[in-house]
Amino acid sequence: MPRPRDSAATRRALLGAARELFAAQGYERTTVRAVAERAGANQALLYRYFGNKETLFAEAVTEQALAPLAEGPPETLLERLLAATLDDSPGAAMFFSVLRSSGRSADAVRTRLGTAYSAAFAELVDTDDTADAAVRADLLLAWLLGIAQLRSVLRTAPLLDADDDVITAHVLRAARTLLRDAP
Amino acid sequence: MPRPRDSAATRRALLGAARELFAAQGYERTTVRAVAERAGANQALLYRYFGNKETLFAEAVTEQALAPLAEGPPETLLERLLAATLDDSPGAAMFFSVLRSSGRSADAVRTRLGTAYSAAFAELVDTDDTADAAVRADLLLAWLLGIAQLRSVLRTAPLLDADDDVITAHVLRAARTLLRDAP
DNA sequence: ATTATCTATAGATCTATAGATAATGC
DNA sequence: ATTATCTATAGATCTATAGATAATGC
Repeated sequence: MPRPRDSAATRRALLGAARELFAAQGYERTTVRAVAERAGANQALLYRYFGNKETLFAEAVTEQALAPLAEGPPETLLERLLAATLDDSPGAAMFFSVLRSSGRSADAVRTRLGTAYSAAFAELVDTDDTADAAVRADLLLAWLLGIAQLRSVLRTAPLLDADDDVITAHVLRAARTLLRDAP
Repeated sequence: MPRPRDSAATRRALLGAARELFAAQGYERTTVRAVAERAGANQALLYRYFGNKETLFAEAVTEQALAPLAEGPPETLLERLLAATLDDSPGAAMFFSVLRSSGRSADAVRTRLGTAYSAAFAELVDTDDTADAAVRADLLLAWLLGIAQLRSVLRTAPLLDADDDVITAHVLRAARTLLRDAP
């Protein structure tokens, strides 16, 4: 039995399925076939609506990956992003998926996201040296990326079993040292 | 003109080529075809000597990825691993490649490496609570992983342009806070 | 008539194997 | 005779496209 004729709904379904799979597996391990199947749509429709896999990736991912930035003031960005990382919420998963993924079109998305998050973290650094602030901001970003990745990859790690509050407390404590100007 | 008949040399060449490619690209993006080509060996020989891609991965990677652990006392492990990460030396690249890679056989290698490094870092933590020490050790590991990955992926990032000493100083300062028992 | 959906398949990979060829060692 | 190397290809993907089918809207 064919899918009901509703191009908008089909498009949304494809984007939704793409988001789930790209977030969970990254760009390369996700196949267009799997996306279409998960969306309950024909594979050819994916190409009709998005042209190719990279465009689908960019459209599916960009908005949601930028969401954590807009959901609160920069001062709480670290806490929010850490919390999102620890409970595997879509925004954070999306964001780290982009950072992990490769490919020409993913590059554009990645650069855009990296720049936006770097700039937001750089505001939190307690220094007048903007180059140094950028370094520390990226170190913080790297930490969150590493935490997300280690959790998703080393399934039996302490990072998965530990209480989120414990992890959060440790990271925030060390992050304060990183952001605060050296004595 | 055929390759000289030297099975030991061919095996070594395949392992060497595999190390370079797995370190640079990870497990999945590295093809056996590319490994054989880089080694100047016939693709079929790779299967004769290693049976399959996953076994090649395990043999190529394990020893070198464990090397940084044995090259000095635990107290200097962080400095050494960080230095190796920043100058893209093979040991560190190997190690992070394993952490990124997936696949059934990579799992075994990954678990082994993760356990070994976690344990080494846990010794550095200033606490009697072993579960908490494990969490902090893994947070440190995650940080190094994130730094390595962000550098390899966000090509224009401050993390690449910055002076290694600056990065090292920031990380060590924050890491001391992480390892030291909370006040 | 337009357009959403579907069938079928091209063409380019990738891992892996069967079996031929040719160099070495007894 | 053994064994290292090579040729050739099977079989399973994957992305992407051409063009048929069928439902909607005028």
